Amino acid sequence: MLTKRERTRLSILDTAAALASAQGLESLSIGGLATKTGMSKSGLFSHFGSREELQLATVDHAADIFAREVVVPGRSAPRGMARIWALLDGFLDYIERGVFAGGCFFATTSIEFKDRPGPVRDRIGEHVTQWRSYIEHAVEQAQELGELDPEADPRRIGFELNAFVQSAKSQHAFFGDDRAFVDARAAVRDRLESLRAKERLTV
Amino acid sequence: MLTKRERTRLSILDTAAALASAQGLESLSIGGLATKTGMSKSGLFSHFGSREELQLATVDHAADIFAREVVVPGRSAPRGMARIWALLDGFLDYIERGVFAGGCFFATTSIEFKDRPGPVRDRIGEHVTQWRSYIEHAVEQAQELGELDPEADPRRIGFELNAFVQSAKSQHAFFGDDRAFVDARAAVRDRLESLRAKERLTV
DNA sequence: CAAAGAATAGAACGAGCGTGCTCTTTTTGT
DNA sequence: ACAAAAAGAGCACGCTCGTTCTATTCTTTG
Repeated sequence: MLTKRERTRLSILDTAAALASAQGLESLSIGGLATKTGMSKSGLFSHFGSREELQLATVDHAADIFAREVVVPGRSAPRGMARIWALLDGFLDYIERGVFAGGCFFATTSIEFKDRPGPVRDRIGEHVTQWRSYIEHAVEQAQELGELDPEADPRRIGFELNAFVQSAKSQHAFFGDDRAFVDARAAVRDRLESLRAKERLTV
Repeated sequence: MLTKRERTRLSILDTAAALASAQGLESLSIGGLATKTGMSKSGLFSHFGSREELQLATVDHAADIFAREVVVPGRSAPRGMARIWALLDGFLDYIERGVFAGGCFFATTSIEFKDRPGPVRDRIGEHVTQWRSYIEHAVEQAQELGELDPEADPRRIGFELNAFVQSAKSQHAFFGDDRAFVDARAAVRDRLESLRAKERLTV
């Protein structure tokens, strides 16, 4: 069983991640978070020791949630086309389910910290890079299995597919527009089909 | 000729837009902006009357710059495929040229204000919507001219094309990765080609 | 060139921020 | 059940923020 400290800490981080996904990590004030969780400023503060440590812990906590909600389910799908689709569809699903109050934690924070050098920025970058590499790797596997055009550049395919889902996320976050999900799924499906068809012709 | 007030105001807004494109509109502090422009807090403040007015003026000023740098040149290209390309290529060009210090003003601020209701959010939304509608309209014109598959949904094509350039911008902003521009231009060109070819087959 | 008016500086305010400190309450191990 | 230890509350600090007020310095115009 977790100690009280750990339980409290996790509950704080849940609130922090939800709040930061909406308003950004810089808007995370110790006082505001304390009010939201029903604690005193100093009581909450003692869990982290500094504001920056709180931000880092929040980033890592959000990454855990993202892994649990998107990456793990996606990777349990069979290799190849199925897994590519599972990752991207799973991503859109996680946005639609509203796992984070403000849409996508890493969308908000990666833009927020793009020009703020430091450990927080670095940590965010690691997680974003990892996501991109998951997609790229899934594309490579599909090529190895002969399901996807071997001539295609995995990085570029990854770029395009990720662009669709990220763009849907942005559009939904700002305008609340659900058609973005329809557009994104259709765009991903069409793009994958075009890459599969090409291979069939050459076989 | 412009009055001194207007000249000073414009110079402040240039600095403000550059700063906000990097750090966001909420990080625009009166004091910081005063230091950056070599003015006193109160002297600068008197140009706007409130922080929110400063933010609104900054948004509009950034929109003026965007129009001058991207929209006007793009619209001067001949209708049809050429104009679609001019708009998207011009957008990428404007990011590459570093017109705004922090990449793209509206990318930063639209995410920042997605969950902050109020006049600033509304103003940002207007400009973003306008950009999307320019692209969509250019696609429709290409269809009318018979250059682009009339079966295609202009909104979805607009979504896809915009997704490519926006994604390149994000990737460049955070990672400084110039390959994103290569990927994005290739993705846009391929997508436009695929829509042109389809039409040729049916003619 | 002087008077009128616009533009800016300087100081001060109340509020909220991150962060230490000390004291009290709650949890834990025996 | 009780002592030891952990967790949290309450308060105070120096700082920066947006904003206001008053005084001073520039521009413009007759």
